[in-house]
Amino acid sequence: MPRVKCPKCNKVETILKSGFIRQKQRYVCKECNYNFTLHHENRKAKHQARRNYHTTILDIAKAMGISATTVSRALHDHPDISRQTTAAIKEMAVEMDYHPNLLARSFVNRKTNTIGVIIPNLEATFFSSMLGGIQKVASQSGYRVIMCQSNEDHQTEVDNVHALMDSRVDGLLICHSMENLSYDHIKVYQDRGVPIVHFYRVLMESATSKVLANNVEGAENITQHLLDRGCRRIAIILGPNPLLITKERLSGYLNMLKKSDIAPDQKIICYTDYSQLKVIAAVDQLLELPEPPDAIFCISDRSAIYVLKHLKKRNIKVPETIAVAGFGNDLMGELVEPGLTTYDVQTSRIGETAMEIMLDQMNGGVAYQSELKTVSGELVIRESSQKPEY
Amino acid sequence: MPRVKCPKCNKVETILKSGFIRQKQRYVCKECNYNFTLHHENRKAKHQARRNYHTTILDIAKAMGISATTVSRALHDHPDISRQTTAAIKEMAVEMDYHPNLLARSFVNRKTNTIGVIIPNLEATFFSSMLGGIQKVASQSGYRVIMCQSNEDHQTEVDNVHALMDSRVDGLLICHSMENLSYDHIKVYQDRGVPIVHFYRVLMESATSKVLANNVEGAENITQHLLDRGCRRIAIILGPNPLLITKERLSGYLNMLKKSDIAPDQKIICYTDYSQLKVIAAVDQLLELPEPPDAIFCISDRSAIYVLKHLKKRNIKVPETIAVAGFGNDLMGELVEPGLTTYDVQTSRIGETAMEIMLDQMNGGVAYQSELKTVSGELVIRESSQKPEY
DNA sequence: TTGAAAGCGCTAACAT
DNA sequence: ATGTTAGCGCTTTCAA
Repeated sequence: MPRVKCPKCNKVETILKSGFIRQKQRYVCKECNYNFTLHHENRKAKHQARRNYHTTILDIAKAMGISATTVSRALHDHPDISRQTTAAIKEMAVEMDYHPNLLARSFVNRKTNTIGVIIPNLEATFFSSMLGGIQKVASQSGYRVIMCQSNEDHQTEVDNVHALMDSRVDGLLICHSMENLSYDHIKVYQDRGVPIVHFYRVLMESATSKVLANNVEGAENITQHLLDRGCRRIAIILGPNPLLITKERLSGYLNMLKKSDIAPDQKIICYTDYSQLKVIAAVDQLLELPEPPDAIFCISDRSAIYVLKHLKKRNIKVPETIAVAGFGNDLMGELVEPGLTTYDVQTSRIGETAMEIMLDQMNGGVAYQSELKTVSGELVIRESSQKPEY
Repeated sequence: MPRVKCPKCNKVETILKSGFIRQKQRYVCKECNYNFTLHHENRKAKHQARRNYHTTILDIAKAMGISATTVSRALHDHPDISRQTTAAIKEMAVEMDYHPNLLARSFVNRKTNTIGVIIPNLEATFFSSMLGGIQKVASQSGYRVIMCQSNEDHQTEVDNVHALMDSRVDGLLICHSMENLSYDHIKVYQDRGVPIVHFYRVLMESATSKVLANNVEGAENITQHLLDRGCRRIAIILGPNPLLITKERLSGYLNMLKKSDIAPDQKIICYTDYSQLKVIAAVDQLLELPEPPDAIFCISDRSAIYVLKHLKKRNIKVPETIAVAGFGNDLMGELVEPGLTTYDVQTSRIGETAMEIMLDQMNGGVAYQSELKTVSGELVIRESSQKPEY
């Protein structure tokens, strides 16, 4: 049971209750004949005086005439502390509006319960949606999320990594900037044992865990769907050449062509930087071909929408003359006319999965050190690829 | 100048350099005849042994035979420390790969350089874009951002506020959940002097700084634009009744009607919950009116797009029969057919402004305590409201 | 110009 | 079941 200590002579056994004053228990020390109320009464005065004052466990301890250790343990439901003491302490904590100083706690525990996330930006819906997924799982498991944007800039990304590490995040989730040059900045920390998970954009060389959209399967699904619809000459509009995403989606496309015994034609395999200008140029080039394509598969919804608009402008019917498909299942694809066939990559799920692996890694240790997980999505068929007459 | 101390007799003046071994300066103490290299050589061994070891200022101090205080001061460019010492210490810091423990620093300084942000979710582009703006300004000024989603749930929001405050964020940026019940959870901290800035969704009763889209002006612009286009019977599709945003946009609408001597008609002022179902129902009701509207102004782009789709389905020509306008300038409005006339609220700018006010408040103190700032956007005119024949 | 020492709030050995 | 003590890494008087 919590005991009250005399503020004057520091004795415990000598205290008697001496009635109430302003709804507060008043005590008297029979030894030194000192009248007083509980310490946190005094504290309240201080509180008024000093701005920004926070109750500490020591305040509680003093107020109850017990030690800080006991308070700390009680608040953590340590089995050593008796039920009554624990209850009394918790009650007092509420009464005194105690909030733990998480900073101090993190400092001594060497654990911040915070994970750092680096993403290229927050304007693109798929990034923010992945972040949303991460945040959701994180908060469910009691982790806070510190977030940085690299703005697709490598140096910013490097700086962010260091900043997050200096803040002692418990783990790092990172989606590389496009112009990623190396992963040295990450390797240092990885070697130190900081859990790191890559997502969406990934360097295969790194020995970290990785979460990817199922790019190959997605591209296969789209391609097969177009083939099923009767398309034989399917153009593909890709992103920048060296990117993993470009490679994977291209390989999915090639897989399905091969399966249908269609020889790939370099003339209808176009690399772009995703910009509207380059995409439209690619389309124009395709249309000028002696054998123009009967379908265009863009590996990004955004590009696909540029294509749709451009084809409409050139009075080419979609899907009758040329079918169009995208990749990603951006919200826009639903609203555009015709609705865009695409592959739903489940961005939010990617974020959730990344955070789940992070949790595994933080708990399970080395076991899951270098997992590669792909999140499968599903085909979303809309008007841009449907040929109603079949 | 940094001096080297003998690890054995702790003297400084007795040390002589004694050549190099493995590229490291070797010393000898002429008093005790003790040969040694710099302490961080030993440290390296420790480093290998103990996982997760970080160099501290004390390590640097020991390695150089000076005190931690001096190291600390040098790293902060304290004028008391001589140029040479400072330079030498900084060099050593780099060599030993010193990174300050921000946790410890925050702990003693009672300043985390971190601000907390609470937003309803990350799926809606305008929220993530505001977060982007916040993050941008924050990182420019050396602040980190901890982010939480309330999922439009009041209790989650309350929990988030406490969690962030327990982490001792230096300030709080909050966009309330829709079903906001009170702001007691915030007032406590505000009274303690924590800088708090509300943005986008705001409670006017709170005495905090606020950043808002210029809802009145935006609605005025849209309404006036529709009037200019010759519309006389402009319906408005609103959000939930009690929301500030609803009220403000409605009042902008009413202002302009009044200015044109058009009496508002309750029958064409519709409240919805923004859901597709309710919005479509509202449209149907409008169309059944003896005098159907010649324009529909939706105070959200999302709703406007539902309207566009529905009108198309019902074979009503936009803008010829009914003009349509939205609010917000969501990306989708550009891609939809016809392109949606709307008001660009500059979400990113709202976030930036909120963070700027936060910075002011953290620096300037009470001066800016309860500022209300509105971020003006601009009219974006697209096909959904253009009557080409005029 | 530099150092010694105390302390921030909390936790965890190690007593008792 | 509870208390004592030391220490986490850093900053900051105060002293020299």
